[in-house]
Amino acid sequence: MIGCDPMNSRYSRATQQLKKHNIRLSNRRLKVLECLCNKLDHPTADQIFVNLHKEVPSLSKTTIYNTLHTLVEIGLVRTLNIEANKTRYDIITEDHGHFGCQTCGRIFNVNIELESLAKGELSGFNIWERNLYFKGICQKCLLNKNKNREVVY
Amino acid sequence: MIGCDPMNSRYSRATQQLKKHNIRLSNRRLKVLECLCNKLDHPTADQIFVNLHKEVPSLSKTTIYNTLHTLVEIGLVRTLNIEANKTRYDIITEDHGHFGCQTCGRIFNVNIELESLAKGELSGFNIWERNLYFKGICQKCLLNKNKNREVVY
DNA sequence: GTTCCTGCAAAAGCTTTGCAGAAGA
DNA sequence: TCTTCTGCAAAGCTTTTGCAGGAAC
Repeated sequence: MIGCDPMNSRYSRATQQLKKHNIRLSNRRLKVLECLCNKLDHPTADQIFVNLHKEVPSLSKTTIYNTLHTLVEIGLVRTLNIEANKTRYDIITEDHGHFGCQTCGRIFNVNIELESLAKGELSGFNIWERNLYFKGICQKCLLNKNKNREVVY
Repeated sequence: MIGCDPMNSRYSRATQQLKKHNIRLSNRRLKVLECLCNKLDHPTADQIFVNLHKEVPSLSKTTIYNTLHTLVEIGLVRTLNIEANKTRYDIITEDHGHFGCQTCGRIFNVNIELESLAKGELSGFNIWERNLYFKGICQKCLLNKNKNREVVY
């Protein structure tokens, strides 16, 4: 299943890729990578900043943006535009979709194969990237809502 | 096929919806609606502004944003987040996907039924919105590129 | 020494907000 | 008259840029 890959495997594969591209494994880059692999799910640049700020107070947003751009450039990370005017970053580059809960804000991975979709209509087109996302309310939030309703009303 | 609906039908249905919601059919609102129905395909707020500026120079971006928000709120228009930090608006609210050409910038409609996707994995979730988009290079741009290559090299 | 990395400050985009005047019912 | 609409100016937020100092090789 998507997302169950242990952090170390993804993390170490990523560092290998960085080396291969002659990109230095600086401490700050590795911290950002760590965030993406382990601590945070589909974080925004700001979430990474907040998350790392306690540990590395001098880490700047510029460096986070620089690192993210580098990672995207070499294909280690992909961007998600589920929300308007806010870019999220996903370390899982394998084909999959997303569900964004409009109540709790969490982004869920959805196991779905996109490569076969719209093959006919887009024949003759060169497709680089496929994105599928859903918006709504996740199961947990729906249950909570119903629970609250029972209590309140 | 999606997108072939004559403007007048979509436009008049939209004005009816506005009336039904007690939203005034002001000249400026109708101009924005006209842009969405007829002149522009998946425009950004700025593209609408530029397009209408010659005709209605005093029309402000605030009003364009206000109108777009109103239209989204009553479900007449949906937002597209294909590009980072730029919202596009789509008058076609029926189930379909998009292809964004990274060369010419055009957004194509893709006839695809999304409602049946990921039903199993998202059972128990309340889904409001489905979005599928592709990025790459469209057929025309690919042909142009090849043509240029033949000429230049 | 040369290249790459990093942070600061400033700027750039896009979008929202508050408010006062204008338009419409 | 009362409500809704509109535009301006200002602010907010995310992201980018220029540059100078620092670190790594």
